[in-house]
Amino acid sequence: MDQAPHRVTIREVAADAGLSISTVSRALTGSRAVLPELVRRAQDSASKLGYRADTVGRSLRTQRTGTFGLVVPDLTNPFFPALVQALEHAARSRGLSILIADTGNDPEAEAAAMNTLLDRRVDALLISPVDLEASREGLSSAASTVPVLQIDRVIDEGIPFVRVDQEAPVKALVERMIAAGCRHPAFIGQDPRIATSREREVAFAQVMSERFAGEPLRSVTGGTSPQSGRAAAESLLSRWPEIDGVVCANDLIAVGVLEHVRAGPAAQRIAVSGFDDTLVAQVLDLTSVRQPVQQLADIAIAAAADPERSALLTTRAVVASEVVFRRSTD
Amino acid sequence: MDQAPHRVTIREVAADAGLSISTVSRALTGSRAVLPELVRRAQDSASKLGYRADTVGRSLRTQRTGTFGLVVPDLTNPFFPALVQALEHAARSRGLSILIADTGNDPEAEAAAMNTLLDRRVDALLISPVDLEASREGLSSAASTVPVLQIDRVIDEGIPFVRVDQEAPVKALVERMIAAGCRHPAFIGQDPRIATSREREVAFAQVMSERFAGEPLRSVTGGTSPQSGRAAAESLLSRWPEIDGVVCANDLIAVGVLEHVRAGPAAQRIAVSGFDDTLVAQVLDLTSVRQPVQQLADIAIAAAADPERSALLTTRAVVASEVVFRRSTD
DNA sequence: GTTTGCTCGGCAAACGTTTTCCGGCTTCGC
DNA sequence: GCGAAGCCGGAAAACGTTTGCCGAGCAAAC
Repeated sequence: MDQAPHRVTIREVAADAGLSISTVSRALTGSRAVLPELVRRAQDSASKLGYRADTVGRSLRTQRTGTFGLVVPDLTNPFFPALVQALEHAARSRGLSILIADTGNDPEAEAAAMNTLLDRRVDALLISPVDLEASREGLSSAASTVPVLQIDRVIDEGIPFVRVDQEAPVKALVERMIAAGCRHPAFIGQDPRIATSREREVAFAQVMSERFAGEPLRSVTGGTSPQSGRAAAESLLSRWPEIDGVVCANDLIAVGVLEHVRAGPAAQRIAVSGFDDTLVAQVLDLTSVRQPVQQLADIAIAAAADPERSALLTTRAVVASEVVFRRSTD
Repeated sequence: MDQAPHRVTIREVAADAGLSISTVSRALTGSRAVLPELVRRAQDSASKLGYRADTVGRSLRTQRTGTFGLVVPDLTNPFFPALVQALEHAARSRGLSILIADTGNDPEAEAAAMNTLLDRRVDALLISPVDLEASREGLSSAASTVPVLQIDRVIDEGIPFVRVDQEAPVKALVERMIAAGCRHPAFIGQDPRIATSREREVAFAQVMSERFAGEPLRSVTGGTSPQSGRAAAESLLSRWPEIDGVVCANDLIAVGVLEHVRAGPAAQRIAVSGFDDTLVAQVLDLTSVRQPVQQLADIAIAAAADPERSALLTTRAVVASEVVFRRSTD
């Protein structure tokens, strides 16, 4: 109906209140002292006319947009929606907004998305980089323009980050499997160019060399899906039939492994664990590692919201995760 | 390292190219003819200096931000990440960006989020409203300020929308259950204030009255989670033990129902179906309705991206979904 | 009583871009 | 050969806000 609703500007508020634009601005933002009486008049006029400051005009002047760019590799992976949700809530509670980009695991799309976000003059860039190698260049070039914070996946130690410790949970998982009788644990990772998966893989190798020195390292990597998990399980088991435990870098992979295992001979008992503690893990009684998403988000937004950029430029946080033991590792 | 990298402005490009600002602007955007030679000079200088037009300045002048606000009720529900992903890709392929807000199913948070987005001067607002009643006012007030498009959930027929037909799939599900021998189908909905769930509920009642006239209508509503699905199944079955089929408004609910059913006596065969065809549905062999997320997104973005606002202001699209039959309804 | 200093309102500049308007030049038709 | 009509470059205004600066008023200090 209303073709041109016409947003009311600060100019009209000033006119209505009989004040100058500057006084209205100061009265409403509180950026400088204004006589209480005038503040009241400004506020009255503002609410009477339904004035809401235009962020575009403000941004142009202040050179801050109150907006963060958030770049995630794949919303299809349930870990990321949880992260996005936590970040968005934390941001909105401070009046900040989030521009989202899903790169579909493609480094080129990632680079393009970062540029788009930079053009939009985001105050900071929060990113879970796609690829340990291919994302590096784009990341550091962005970092020279705007504060950048790596979330969860860190590929460049020189750039601020908030990450999750991967070593402790992997170790706890292996120990648990050993306690349950496993003697030949194996590992199935995602693409090794994914930072977190690579760290889990390395942690596994580390634990294995401590607890099973001399044993072969039974470890493969593949895609991030039940299908590839299933395929990996098959090839792993045909190569090393003695395997009696599988640590998976991801719940989705673990689902595929479980399918394969539960379809096999009932006598064959193989422990399985995943990562991220997603819905399927709960449904399938799968032991998994719960990521401290809320903590990641709180730290990230607290850093990114810092008016001085100092917090953002120095953040190097590592938070702990928690293993949720279930029937799949009994 | 670089404390103040200093973004290069069009002014500097103009100086470098020995042209006026206006000419550079026109050369780079192509908004008016410029001599080829000068275009080249402008482009050379621009890329030499690494110039990228500042969207904030541009937005202030053009009154368009190239940004959409996207308001979703809950990213924890796997349907929405899929939708967000599809929307974001469609948007980015046209150089447009998305400001996201997750309202956590709270109408007040929703209203607040909409205001924040309006202040950011989004070109359009894409929203899946939380509540059939409580969201109405905020929605129509927003609609008087900016083009609004309801996605998936529609609560106000007077405002443009892109929705999915709910009647056909519900009907197909019931028919399938009947064909499999069911004589007493029941329905479990989400909160009835959720538009889509309500439509599914109504469609179910409709089909039942056609196929089982005189029979009692076995239908309850509850939360959106396996837990509440399980609880609903229990109360439903204790009240009507004859129930032999359950249409659920959502995969999460269906998961709870399945748990309850599969834990019961093996002889008791109860067909179960869900909605959204999420990962768990595939894993648990659950019949489900696959939502045409891609289509929703394409239509929505095509409408929202229309430079004239006409498309956006008239869109009333209904797309069809597809039932994926699996073991749970055999 | 004069000076100093503080408080606070208003003018105007600035943020980076697009676009209207002006005017000089060229081209074309008659 | 002259007028009309394009083409296209540049100056300047405009988008909506914040903020540096000025100066008026007033209190305090000496």
